[in-house]
Amino acid sequence: MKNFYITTTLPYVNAEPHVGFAMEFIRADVIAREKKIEGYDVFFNTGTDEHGTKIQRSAEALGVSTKEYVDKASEKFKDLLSLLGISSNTHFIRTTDTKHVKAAQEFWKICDKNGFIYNKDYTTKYCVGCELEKTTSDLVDGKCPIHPSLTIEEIKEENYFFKFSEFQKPLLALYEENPTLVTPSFRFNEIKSFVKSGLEDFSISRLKSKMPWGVPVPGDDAHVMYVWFDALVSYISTLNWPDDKDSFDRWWIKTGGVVQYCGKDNLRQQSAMWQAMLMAARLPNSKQIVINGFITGEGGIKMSKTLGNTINPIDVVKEYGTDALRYFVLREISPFEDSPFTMEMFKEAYNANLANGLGNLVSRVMKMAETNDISVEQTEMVDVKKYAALYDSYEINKVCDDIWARIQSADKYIQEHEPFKTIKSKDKVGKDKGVLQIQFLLAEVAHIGILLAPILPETSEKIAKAIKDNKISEPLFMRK
RNA sequence: GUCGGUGUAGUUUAAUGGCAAAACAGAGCACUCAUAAGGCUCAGACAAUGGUCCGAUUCCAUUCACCGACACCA
Repeated sequence: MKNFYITTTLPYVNAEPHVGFAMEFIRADVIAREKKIEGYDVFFNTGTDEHGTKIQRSAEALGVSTKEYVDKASEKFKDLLSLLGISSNTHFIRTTDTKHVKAAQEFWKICDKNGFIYNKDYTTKYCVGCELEKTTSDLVDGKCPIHPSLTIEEIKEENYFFKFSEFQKPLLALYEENPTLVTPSFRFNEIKSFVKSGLEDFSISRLKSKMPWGVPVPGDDAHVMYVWFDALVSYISTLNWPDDKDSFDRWWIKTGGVVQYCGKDNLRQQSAMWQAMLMAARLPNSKQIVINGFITGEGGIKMSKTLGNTINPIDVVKEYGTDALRYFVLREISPFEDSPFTMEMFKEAYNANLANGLGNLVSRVMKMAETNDISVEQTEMVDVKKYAALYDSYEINKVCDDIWARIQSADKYIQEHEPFKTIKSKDKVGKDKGVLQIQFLLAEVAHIGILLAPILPETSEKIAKAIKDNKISEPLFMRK
């Protein structure tokens, strides 16, 4: 059995589930389903990232315990998954799971043992006005933009550091050896030039006294790990690394590593830091990192609550259905570039391609079949493979383009041959011709249904059922 | 500021050193199996200026506009 391992980024539970995460999840799900159809055994991972300052603060603000807060938040993401039409055997890792905490600690220990972790004084910038630590990029002319009159204080504390600087050459070598590690290529170029420009060691711990909500650093009670050091380890802790050697061997070693879907804000963490961390632990690197663009509001403006241009995936699914949302983020949102998502665009695409296009074609063909009692045998699942190359380059939109071209051809065929007339012929020759025409159309609809299996699973099943029952009880997509 | 990228119809995208393709939206025609759907026809674009070339939307340069990276934001 061939194996395949794909994961989404674990969303940070501090924010509400947004449409960008829904998109990432749906896309990874499509790839997972397609691989399954191709005959692979698939490990599909997602989960929630639950440590760190922001979460602790959010919990405090609500007056609930941190644990209570993350339990609830994690549940919300889980709920979203089922709303998105995700295959049932998804692995869901929480960074607060015991097995993950243990794995993160073990990972730390190995990196430490291999000499890539050290202790040093670290200076943070602190704004008294905000009562927060600031990063260099937060500051404007060395001042806090919110409190420009106050002086930024420098606080010294002891931190653990990861020797990222030692990985410049190994990373560049990795990129050289593996020219498809990061896709699309312009993102790969970005990370290459970042690594080329030189790497600094980075801090991977926080003082527990200031921020207790994290994975304890092994052998040092005073520190917890900085969130993403533990979060990235989730890609292997979900495989039960290090305890279950067989599982790790099966899903990580033999597959050539994981395919990681992520947003462009995660480029560095996933394609440089995590790869360096794996090297530090002497583990094989990831197989591929797929970088999505951002979903924006109208005119490419960033989505924000204050602007009121956010899209809630749950609302969209409630009104239009799971497959409608899947369709839109797969075909109408660019696979790699930033793309706008507005309800106007969504509705237009829905009516044009799902209601008038796919839905209407199925209705008209099924009606002819039912009225004249003409049926076809179910076709095999083989054909999806013809898109393997497009799926392998994550161009799901092009797969859709091809399927929709087929839908249009079928519509044209009906117009040209008018089987609804031919079938009413009085003579046998004409009538037989009509039967053949309708059978052809039925086969075509069945075929389209099969091709849609990874993309619109619910719709694909409905089409299969319609072909089997030789009738359709209700339209696939009502016009809105 | 440095580096990288992008600029094509109202919108979202495609292709190409030799007639710029499609979808949605718009206008019209004929049809009726279908979700007032679908088909056909029409209208509509290469950011600007130079250069190389027989010929440039494509290659080069400049300008303008937009975007991204330039590290501790999951």
